[in-house]
Amino acid sequence: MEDFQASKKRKVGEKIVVKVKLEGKKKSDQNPSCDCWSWRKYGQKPIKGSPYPRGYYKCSTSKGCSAKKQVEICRTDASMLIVTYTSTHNHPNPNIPKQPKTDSNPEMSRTLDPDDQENEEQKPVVVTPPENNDGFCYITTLEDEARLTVNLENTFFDEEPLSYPDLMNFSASKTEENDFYDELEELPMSSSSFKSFMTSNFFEERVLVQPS
DNA sequence: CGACTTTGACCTGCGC
DNA sequence: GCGCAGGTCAAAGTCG
Repeated sequence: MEDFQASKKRKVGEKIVVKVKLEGKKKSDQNPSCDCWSWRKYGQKPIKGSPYPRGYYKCSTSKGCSAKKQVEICRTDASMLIVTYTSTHNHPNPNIPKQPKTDSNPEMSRTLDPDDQENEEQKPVVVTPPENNDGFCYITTLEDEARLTVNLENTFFDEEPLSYPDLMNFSASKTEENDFYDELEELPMSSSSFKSFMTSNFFEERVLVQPS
């Protein structure tokens, strides 16, 4: 298969793989940067075995933030984006506090500053059970997505990575055996489509990939 | 004018 | 050591 452990790929630290389902959007409207962080594209490369390129993004929310992500499209399902997060954010997520929640999810509306992260107990992630025919778990609301983003930031992007058993226990999805990297597709994106996509409905899931 | 995207060149890791 | 392929840099162009 072609995945992160594949031969010529550089070894990196912790990676979080996210599958984003795009609903009712044309491919030209797809945008990978729908995860509450602000990202700036710094490169794009064609990938061996895939007719389509992979985009490389850095976090532009805060200067000095080393968080990065790679974005590509699942070839088996053109409506699925595959987003791979690497490195860590060194600042709070600026968009989480903006979530217009009224109750029941206080952790969603809190400000996620580093001090809070240190004291914050890990919250369980609530996602839809794998009732889809592809066996993946899906997040069905932007609130869930944002919330899971916070949890992921707290959990995976901290200084000390969790052990893999811990990650498996925490993860919303335990279906990483589904090799979604065997089929990849093109990566259409634009700043204009980004804004429209930010307001659109989408499904998302996180799948952990074992660090190299 | 600042932020962002595009894109070719360059760098680096890994397998042979 | 060499070559391939992924990853990053940086200049130029675009957009709001």
